[in-house]
Amino acid sequence: MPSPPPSTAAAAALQLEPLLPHLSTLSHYKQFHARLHALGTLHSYPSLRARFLDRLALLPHADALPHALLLLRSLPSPATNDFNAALRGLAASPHPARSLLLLAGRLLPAPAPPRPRLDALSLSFALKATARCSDAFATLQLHATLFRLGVAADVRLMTTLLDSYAKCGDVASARKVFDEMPVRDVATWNALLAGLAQGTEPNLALLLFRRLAGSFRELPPREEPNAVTVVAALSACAQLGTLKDGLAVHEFARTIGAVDNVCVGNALIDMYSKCGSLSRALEVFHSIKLEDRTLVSYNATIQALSIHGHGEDALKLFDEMPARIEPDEITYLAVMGGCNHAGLVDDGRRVFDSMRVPPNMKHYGTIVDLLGRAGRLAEAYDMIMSMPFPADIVLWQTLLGAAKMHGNVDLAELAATKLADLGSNVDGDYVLLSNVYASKSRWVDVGRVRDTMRSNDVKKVPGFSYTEIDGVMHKFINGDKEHMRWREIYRALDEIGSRICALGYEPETSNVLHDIGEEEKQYALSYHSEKLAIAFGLISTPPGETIRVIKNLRTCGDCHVVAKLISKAYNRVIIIRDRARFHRFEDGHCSCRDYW
DNA sequence: GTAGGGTTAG
Repeated sequence: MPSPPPSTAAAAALQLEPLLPHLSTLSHYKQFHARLHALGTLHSYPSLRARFLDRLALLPHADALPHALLLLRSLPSPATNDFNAALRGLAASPHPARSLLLLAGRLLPAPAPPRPRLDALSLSFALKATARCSDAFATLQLHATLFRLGVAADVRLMTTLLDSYAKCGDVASARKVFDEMPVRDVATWNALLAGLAQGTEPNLALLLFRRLAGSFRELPPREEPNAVTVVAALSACAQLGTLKDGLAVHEFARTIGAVDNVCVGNALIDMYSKCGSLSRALEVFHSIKLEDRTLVSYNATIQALSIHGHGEDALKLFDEMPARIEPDEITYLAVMGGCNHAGLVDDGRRVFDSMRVPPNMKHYGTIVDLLGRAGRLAEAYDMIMSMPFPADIVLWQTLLGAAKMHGNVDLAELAATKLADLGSNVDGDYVLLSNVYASKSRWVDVGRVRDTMRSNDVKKVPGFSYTEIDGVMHKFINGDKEHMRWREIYRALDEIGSRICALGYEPETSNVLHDIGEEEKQYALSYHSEKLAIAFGLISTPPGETIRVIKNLRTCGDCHVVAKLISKAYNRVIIIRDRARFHRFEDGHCSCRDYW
């Protein structure tokens, strides 16, 4: 098609440019594209074209990105900016790895047009993609590319690189990039802090935060901690469950005036909830102005109510969500989890049936648990069968747990078979199956399970608990004698045993594999990590003080009974945060009402 | 003009 003379094209570009920020629907974009094309501006005004392409590629519509790619492919010689627009769109799409294909020239038509020169932006977008797909090797390759092309390694690009390494789980490389950077700013610090906090190093993250917060007045302005720093630090506190640290970070947030930031508010809700203070979490939620609350504010608060056993309140808050905020998959998971922990079976089922987003594996997991615990095993099984995708290991473990709870041998065997098919080989599965047989006195089958365990080299998931005394974390593993004061702790457990026996305690040994004698079973139970932690708390804190314990797995039935009795016999409030929720023991009762 | 760091999940 012949292009209009340049003067006309320039006039057209001038006329089109102001429209660009107002395009909203895909149809607008298509019309704009047609006019760019008809007026000859597509080729004579590459900057307008690139800005158009950039916006189109990021438009949240399933056909927008393909259309942008089509346009890119139609260009005889795309410019760096055109290329970057597509890279950015692909990196932010549900298939970020495709931006790496484009980078390699694989998405361009054959014979490929000359690929434009790459710049810092190209690499920045590609690094975003490798971070999103956790591809550590691709990150490393881009790092090499960056040197090979001699792209200026400025603070922004290097921060992106650092962040990408951290998000791919390669914290060592992230630190190395950090150490070698000649100039850093607050985003650099934050990327490292968040990398440590979200990886497996929340303790290191807190150390780093304390260093930053302790010296923040001496830092150059561009390195001063800000709201993002606070959010990352709060996430470390939430993981660790250390209320003391969380309170200190909150105080720091006030110092730097970051508390009005809604993300800080949301992170505070989560931190307080996971550190055991539901009241403080709710206080923060209510302090956020109604119009400032986001979906995350509601999700975090509903989740807080759920893990503290307040299912009714979680449902109420869910119903009260303002119309401007659409619940997402996390909202549904949180509110159904709340129903599950509070035994609100019909409410949970109703929420599930009313979901306005497609349920994922976790939603099915929660609803199967909910139905299974309530003894509605057929319904739970039908739920699994009705799923549009195959059930995973956790889901079959959930069903197995329910089958054990209600003594259903057939369902337990079925779940165990599925688990074996899926390659699960953890001790808990076998213990549950064996206990179903034991509950029906099927000792031959019990023996068979034990033999399978021996021949399969079963993995034991180690249970551990920790408790904080005077600012120091003490960690306990089942039956361990590593602690400096282990003799005192074991002596205390003996004393606890006799005091709670007087209150009618009988060891609940059905949670132990039936391949050992009754006495050994009791022994295996009495030194569960949470019991060691509680005993240590009892002997190292003054009478009446609350004992707080965090456990990596779910609390076992026997420990639950024991914690209730200790709370009565010693007049102590005991709070255990397990994998799924909080248990608050007081005067012989638990906040979960024995349903969890 | 175009880039970096953040909170919710069985």
